[in-house]
Amino acid sequence: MFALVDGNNFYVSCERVFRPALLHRPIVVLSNNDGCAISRSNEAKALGVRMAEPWFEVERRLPDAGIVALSANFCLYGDMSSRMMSIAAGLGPGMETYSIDEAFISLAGVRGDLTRRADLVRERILQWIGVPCGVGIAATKTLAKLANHIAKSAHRKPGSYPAELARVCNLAALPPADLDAVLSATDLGEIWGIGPRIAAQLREEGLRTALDVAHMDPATVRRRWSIVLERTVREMQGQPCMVLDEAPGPKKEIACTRSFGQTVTRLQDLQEAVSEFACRAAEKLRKQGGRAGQVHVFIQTSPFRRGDRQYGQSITLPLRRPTADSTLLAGMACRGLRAIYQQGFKFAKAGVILLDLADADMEQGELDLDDPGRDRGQLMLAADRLNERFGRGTVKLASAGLAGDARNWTMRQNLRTPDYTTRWTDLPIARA
DNA sequence: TCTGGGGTCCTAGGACCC
DNA sequence: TCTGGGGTCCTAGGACCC
Repeated sequence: MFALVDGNNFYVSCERVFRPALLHRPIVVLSNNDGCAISRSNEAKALGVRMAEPWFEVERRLPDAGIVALSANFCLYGDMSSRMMSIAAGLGPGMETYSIDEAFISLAGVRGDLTRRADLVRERILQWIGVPCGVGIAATKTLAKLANHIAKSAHRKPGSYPAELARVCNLAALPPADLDAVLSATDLGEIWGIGPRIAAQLREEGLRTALDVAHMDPATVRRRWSIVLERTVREMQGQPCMVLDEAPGPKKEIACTRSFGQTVTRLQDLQEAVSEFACRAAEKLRKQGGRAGQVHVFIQTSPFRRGDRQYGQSITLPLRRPTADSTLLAGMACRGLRAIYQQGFKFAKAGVILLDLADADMEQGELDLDDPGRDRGQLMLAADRLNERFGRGTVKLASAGLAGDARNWTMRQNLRTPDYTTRWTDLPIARA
């Protein structure tokens, strides 16, 4: 048995904790560069703001709706997330943190009324953290996901499902006939693992609801689609195919990619950006105690600027030996950049992806005949500690551009709230 | 003017091996 | 006329997730 705990409109809810005046108002949180809406309050959803809708289009479409937009503050959301997870963990013996706002919890061996227990945890998260959650409970992870969707819909859109399923939906507690009724009231596109493409193919076959998918024959699904969809179908039938992954292994690739605040044309600007992205990726790599064997770098123009000449190119470079050294990784990334750069284009985005990751203590010994640059492990450690203590960017490579220089490629974030919970100077102050 | 970022898994097909 | 069989590894691309 699994539970899925999921924060409602998570980023928006985090912002509201520290600015209660935003309650009951249409709010959106924007992606990097203040580009698209990535979290919407119920009021914003009701106004028709779509997921990932560009903010400038929302402003044009609904100029008088009084929608408040905020730049994403991932420091705040990450900290709020870990607080929420620490309470959610009390629901059962094991937990898998699935995303910043979701956790699967094993209910194996938990006795008593699971629905009530889940409701108490939900209330505690609301009271202690201030974030509203929904909980789904079912025999498999896929069904628990769907139960969570139903819990939220029943709460947000009264009449869509029986009212007693609001906030906490325990599919395992429903009589079979009621379960079928709920599944047949749910579109198949809501099922975890069925994206737009597969959904369209299934509709082509005349299927419509989650119940239709649950009635498919696994062998046929495997033959005509894939083992992935077969697992989804079996999970919909109550047969667990996915286990709780309590301790996910180290990442297999680590990326840092960004759109620019404005387009750039010069190699110098791209070099600063690529150098910085490589360093950021390298920091993440050192955090998980790894080394990278290859560096992938890409640059591209904006496909949205239809009038511009388009160009996109990428390259993957192998390292002579795996490393987590920012200077070596940034150097390699910049070498790749010089190989793919073309003059005369307005570049909108670039990125660095570290590949072929291995554990740092797995090292191939070799004779050091042509020293290609020593791994500055101690220097990296010192830099990481300084940046941790005094803030990101305290120590960095000069090739990423010095403060005070142009750095015209950095992203826009004009609507950002303070780091209320992770920075002393941003601590909210209560006045009597 | 203005359009996000970071991942995972699976599969088909090519290269290569004996 | 007729040209084997069995296997591994790697990669690019597609699909999905939040």
